[in-house]
Formats: sequence, C-alpha cells, structure tokens
Amino acid sequence: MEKILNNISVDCVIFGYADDSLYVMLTRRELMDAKTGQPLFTDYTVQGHHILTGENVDDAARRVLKEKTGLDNIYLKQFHAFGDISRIQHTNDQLWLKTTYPDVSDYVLTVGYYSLVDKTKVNPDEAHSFSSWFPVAELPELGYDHREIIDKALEALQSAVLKEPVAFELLPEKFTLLQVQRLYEAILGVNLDRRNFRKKINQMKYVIPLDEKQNGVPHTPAQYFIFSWDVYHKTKKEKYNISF
Amino acid sequence: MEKILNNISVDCVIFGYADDSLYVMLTRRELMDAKTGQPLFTDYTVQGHHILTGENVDDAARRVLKEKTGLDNIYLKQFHAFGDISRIQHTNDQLWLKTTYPDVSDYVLTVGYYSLVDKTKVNPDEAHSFSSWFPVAELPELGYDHREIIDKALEALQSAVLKEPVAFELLPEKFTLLQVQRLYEAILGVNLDRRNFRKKINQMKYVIPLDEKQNGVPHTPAQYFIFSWDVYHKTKKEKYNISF
DNA sequence: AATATTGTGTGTATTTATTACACAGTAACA
DNA sequence: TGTTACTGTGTAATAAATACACACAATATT
Repeated sequence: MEKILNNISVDCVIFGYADDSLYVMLTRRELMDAKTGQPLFTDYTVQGHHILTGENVDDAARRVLKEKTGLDNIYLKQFHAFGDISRIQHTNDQLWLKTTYPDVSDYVLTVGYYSLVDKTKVNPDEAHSFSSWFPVAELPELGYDHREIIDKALEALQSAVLKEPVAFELLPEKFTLLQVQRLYEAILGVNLDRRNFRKKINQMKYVIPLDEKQNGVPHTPAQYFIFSWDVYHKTKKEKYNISF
Repeated sequence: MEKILNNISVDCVIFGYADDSLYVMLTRRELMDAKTGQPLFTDYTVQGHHILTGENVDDAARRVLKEKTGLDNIYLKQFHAFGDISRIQHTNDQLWLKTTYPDVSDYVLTVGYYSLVDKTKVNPDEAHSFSSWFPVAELPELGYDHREIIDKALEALQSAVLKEPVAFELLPEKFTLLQVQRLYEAILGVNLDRRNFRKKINQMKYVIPLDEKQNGVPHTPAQYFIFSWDVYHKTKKEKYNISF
C-alpha cells in the first residue's frame, strides 16, 4: 500500500522552450473562503508532490514530471534540497496546507529538480488543468519558497549548459546552428555573436553536419546537424582550468 | 523538546588538508555479536545525523561539522540529496540500524554536504573517538551508500574550486603561491605546471602580494599574498563560455 | 668551509581561444 | 520586383594556454 511521506517532497521546475524563449510551468493555487466563496488569495507554485513509501526520490521527480507533462525519458536533474523550517510558514502557505492537506507535517524538506522540455510537445490536455506557462522573466506571485527554488534551478541550468552539452537534449534530432544559438540565448538570457558561436560549435567534433538542408523556409536553407553522445564521450578530456 | 526526524538526515563529507594531501574524516562502525563478543563487521561511514525538529537542514549540517571537528564558520556546501530506497538496505546496514537505532525509519533521505578544513586545526580530542582521517585515494570499506556520497562530494569540490575561489578559504590569511598550487593539486589530483600556475594566480587582482616574505625556511623565502573577497566581488564578471 | 637540499623567481615561443565586426546570397512571399 | 529573414563566410587583434630551463637564496649537513 503506497502512502505519502508527509515530510519529504520533490519539486520540479519544468522549463519549457518555444518561440526562442524560456518558460516555467506553474500551477495556480487559489484558496476560497468557505463562507463567502471569495478567493482569499491566488498565487502559483511549481509542480511538486510528496514522495511515496517505497519510492526513490528520483522516481518521485520523474512521476511528477510525467503527470504534468506526459513526458518520459526527459532530462531531469536534481539541483538542491530545500530544508529551512521557514519555507512553508507564511500565512498563505499555512492556510492552504491546513485546509487542503491537513495531514502534511509542519516541516517539509523538498528536493528540487529541473527539467528542460519542448514546450510545444507538452499537450495542454495532459497538463494539469490549473497549470500554465510563464516566461522566466515575468513570474507571477509564488507560494512557499518557490521563487528561491526557481532562481536556483535557473542558475543550475545555466551552469549546466555551459559545462555539458545538455542543451542538445532538447533540440530535435536534426537541428540548425541557429536553433542551437537561440536555445543558448534563451537559457542564458544574453545575446551571442552569431559568427563566433558558429565557430565554437563547428569545432565540436560531436556536432556533425548532415548532407541535408532545410526545406520550405523563406531564406537560404540552413544545413542540418546531429549531436553524437557517442563521439562526445569518446573524445572528451578532463579540463583543469581555473576560471573565476 | 527536540526530537530527531527519523527519515531525514544530513551527511558531512569532511575533507581535511595537510601535508599537501587531501583526507576524508570517517567514523568506524563496528557491530559486536551479543553472544560471542566478536565483531560481526567493521566498516566506516562519513559523519551524519538525523535532523532535529525545528532545525534547518543547513543548521543540522553545521551542527554535525561542529561536533566532529570543533570548527565553526567553515566552508560547508550542500551538494546532493540521496534518496534511493536501497541506500540503507544492505545486510550490515540493516543489522546496525536494528541493533543501534531501532527507531530509525526504513527509508532515510540524506542531504549531503562537504566541507574543507585544515586538518591540522582539528583537535583530535574534539573529534569523535572513533573518527579518523583517510587519504581520499585509499578509502576503507564504507557503509550505506557512503562510497557514492564521497565520490560525488569530491566531484562537487573539484568543480567548485575551478569555478570559484573557495580553495582560498582553507589557506592561512597569508600564503605563498606554492601553497595555493599544492592545495589545488591535492584537490584535483593532478600536477600543475608551476610557472603557468603562478602566471594564472598573478593575473588575479584579488590575490594581493604583501611586502612580507617567509622567514626561517631553508630556501629562498617566498613572498606572501592575501586573498581579497572584496576585490573579487567588485571585479568579477559573468562569463558565458561554453566549454565541454 | 664546502656542498646538498629545497623551493623561489623569472620569460619566451607556440598554439589555441576569444572577441569584434560586414557583406553577398538565397528562398519564400507579397 | 522588392521585402523579409536568415545563411554562410574571414580576418585582425587580443588574450589565454601550454611547454619548457636556469640562476639564486636560505638552511642543513658534512
């Protein structure tokens, strides 16, 4: 019999990419006054859930991601555990918990994960009815410590894409160099020089040009590339460069 | 009244530096057969403890570090949460828990922290009687999933010292360039070219030469330097260099 | 007094990476 | 036929990474 552990949860910061922009999936939280039927407050949270008995914490995160996006086998990475006693102590959070989840403990440690999904592949029907996408730069009011969680998730994602080719996980199998650049720009929040960026990517042996070009685009068709994890793993070297 | 939370703990991987080498502090775990008085097994674990009610998880880690080393205000960083159901399921671990901590839950999520201390400043009297230092390259048999925890802690430390000047936290206020180099070599486990390393450090404006030299050393006395976090923070720039 | 030991301080040539920057061309569409 | 939007390309300047050798100073050893 699966029960929830009332003091351990996971929270998934689901980054969605589309239209050259980065979004976060958030769930609306609205508490109604029992008497008047008026909303007491409205805010948003990232997707989370308590872990179940007998469940690995990584599996709990995958479960939440699957529930909210319908997606499996997606890049999903733990980035930090949040365990301050104050994290669920604000008035709205206490009200919400007491009325909605009376069994939850006073103290909940949550393990934060982020993932990076193709926003266009998340079927709105599969997403939870109260969930929607917000541009990372324009977040609404957030519950609990979820502002901190999202900030830290974004920092972790930004570090990750500079150090490992995880961004390629998100691109279609065949992609153009502009697609790679736009993705990096969306994640990092900066503009990158096109020619220098292409030079950089071109020197990566594991980004392999195909004999195939775009079709039906209203401009010079771009060459397609594929990413090879195989070549990547076979050719990568340890680097010991101090850079701060 | 402070109680322990029986399903959440912290584990501190305490790295100690001395003699140009990196060590890990481990605690001996020996279970005796109640009848024969013979040891059933002996192994080692990193220092951990369950968190207490009303305690921030970061504070729990600080508490453990203080208990085991007597040290306060030391670089201590959370690096990963470990929450697989199998992590305390091995025979020795179950035997140990059932006889020693019967109240502990079947499932314990642990939050891993690492710290970096001056091994020579850890007073052996203050250290737990069963604790001792092991070179990172020669670890004994480890309990639970502590091999994985230590491996991941070391990777996190290695990444951290390349990206941020945290290694300087460990050096004495006044240090020589060779001391910096030896510390990096110990943490990274590689040899670095002396002239290139000095060139690198010398270009850092926040590593400031003093008008003071070593004394009583059996070779040319080296110049002392200090590290300035102030200058560091004032001069640091965001970098967006892809490097993998 | 001589010598061994151990670490200090210094420079250059080569290669590689980073940065800043401009123009001609192609496919679709209006 | 022009407009739009993106492709593909190169160079000069600067900065960083790498590989590598010798003279010197302070102490300890004989």
